[in-house]
Amino acid sequence: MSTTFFNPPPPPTTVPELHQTHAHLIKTGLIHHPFTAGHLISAAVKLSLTYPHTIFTHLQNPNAFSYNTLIRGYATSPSPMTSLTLFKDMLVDDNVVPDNYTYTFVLKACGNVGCVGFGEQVYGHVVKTGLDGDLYICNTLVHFYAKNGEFGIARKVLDEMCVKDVVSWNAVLSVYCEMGMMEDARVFFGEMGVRNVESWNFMVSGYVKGGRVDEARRVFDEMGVKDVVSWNVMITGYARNGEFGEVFRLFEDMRKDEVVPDDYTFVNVLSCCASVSGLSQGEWIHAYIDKNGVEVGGFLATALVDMYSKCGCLEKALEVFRKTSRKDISIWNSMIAGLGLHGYGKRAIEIFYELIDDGIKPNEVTFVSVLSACSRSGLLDEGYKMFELMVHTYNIKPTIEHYGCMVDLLGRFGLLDEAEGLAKEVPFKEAQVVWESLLGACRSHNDVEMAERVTKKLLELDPQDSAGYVQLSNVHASEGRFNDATELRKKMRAQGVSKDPGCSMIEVNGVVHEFLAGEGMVL
DNA sequence: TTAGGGTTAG
Repeated sequence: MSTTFFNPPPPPTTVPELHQTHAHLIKTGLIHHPFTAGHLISAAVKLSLTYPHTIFTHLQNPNAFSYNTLIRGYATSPSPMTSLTLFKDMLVDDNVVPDNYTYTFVLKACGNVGCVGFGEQVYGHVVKTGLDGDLYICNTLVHFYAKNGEFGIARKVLDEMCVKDVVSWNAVLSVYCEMGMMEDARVFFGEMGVRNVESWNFMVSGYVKGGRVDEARRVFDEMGVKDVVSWNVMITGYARNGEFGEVFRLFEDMRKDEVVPDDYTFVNVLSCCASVSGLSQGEWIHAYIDKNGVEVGGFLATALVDMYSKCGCLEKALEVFRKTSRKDISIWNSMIAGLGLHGYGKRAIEIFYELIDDGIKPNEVTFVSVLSACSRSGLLDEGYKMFELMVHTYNIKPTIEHYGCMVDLLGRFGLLDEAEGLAKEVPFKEAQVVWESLLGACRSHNDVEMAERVTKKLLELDPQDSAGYVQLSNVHASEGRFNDATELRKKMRAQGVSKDPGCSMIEVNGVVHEFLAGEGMVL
């Protein structure tokens, strides 16, 4: 005897699939079935919020599940207030009654709205409904108070809970760590009744966020069980700190520990390879990814393109770029930047137009990459055109980086007056880089008068700025005014201004060595 | 269902 089961179709996971399913449900009238509609909304919130909200508003009798799903969706969105509006609608809707799920999601929304009063009102309803003993609701309430800085109340609620689990404790710990309150976190961590790997991860992550890598490492080393996130957090800490050797060592240890690296791990380590020109490490990771059938897309594809570009393998970068089917804006930006970096300005511009043809909207970073490509390749007209396009077609307000590229480009062509005009437009106090770039151009074109003017401007912006002194003394030196140059260097020393040493890195037999100007091998 | 940590492009 055989039994036939009805297998419902898998839920839509892409927008076109969603539209198709929606259309099908309208055609068959199933959309009026609250259960079916609820599941459609549930699938839709994973893709967008406006679309399921529209479906919801057209429902004649939305059930609690549909309300809950939408409330949950908005709770963690940029507009958590909408969750509260939906909750109010739910209260006046005679056909539904808020349940334990509803309160969990609404309280979560309250935590994100940032108004303690709302949460307290909602909790009033919880008490009236008799749901105040629900573990999930209480856990969310604890998190709600902590998130709003009410640690005392959070702790009181926590202590008074008859039944609590590790989530209850983590609800407070996670906030201490997130907010960088590591002393409180440490004390609380010691008092915790139960801990799990996440508790430890919160601690490590809190220290990493505060730049306290050594303390993070101490906690990390004390951990009994480490998961992939533990390793990733620690790796991120070292990467942010520029301790790339430690990143590679940890990556190695992680594999010895038989923890399977994921996309986050690869992206982090690849990004370090890019920083230190560690091509062989990068290639090894790429091979590992291929061998293990890891899907290359999103951040990972971008990281690969970036690594190959920065290690000088443009062909490989292009290969990864071309092979990536769904390209987001980052991978385009990375490719454009890579081509620009190696002086292929024209190719960078071609890729830029390809991006436009693909219907993708360039962003701020795209224009930094493309303008920098123009600047490096000396493409003056194209640079002007791109700047115009950015401001007038794409309505992107130029940032300091965009101005920097333009001033650099104009400076290369000796169009110093135009460059100075643009530098003056820079509305930021951080305009320093732009003036530094202009000063470099003054030096190349031996415009002493402007160099002096620009130096003055630079020193107004930052009296400790070394670039101004160095460049001006170089201008004096190139003009043969060695006495002026020496005087300036003396003045610089007297004021305690130091010049960062030049630095370069090279990979030899898979080991990266770093050199500082005027010194021996460091790493 | 609740806490949920970790990533790219300039």
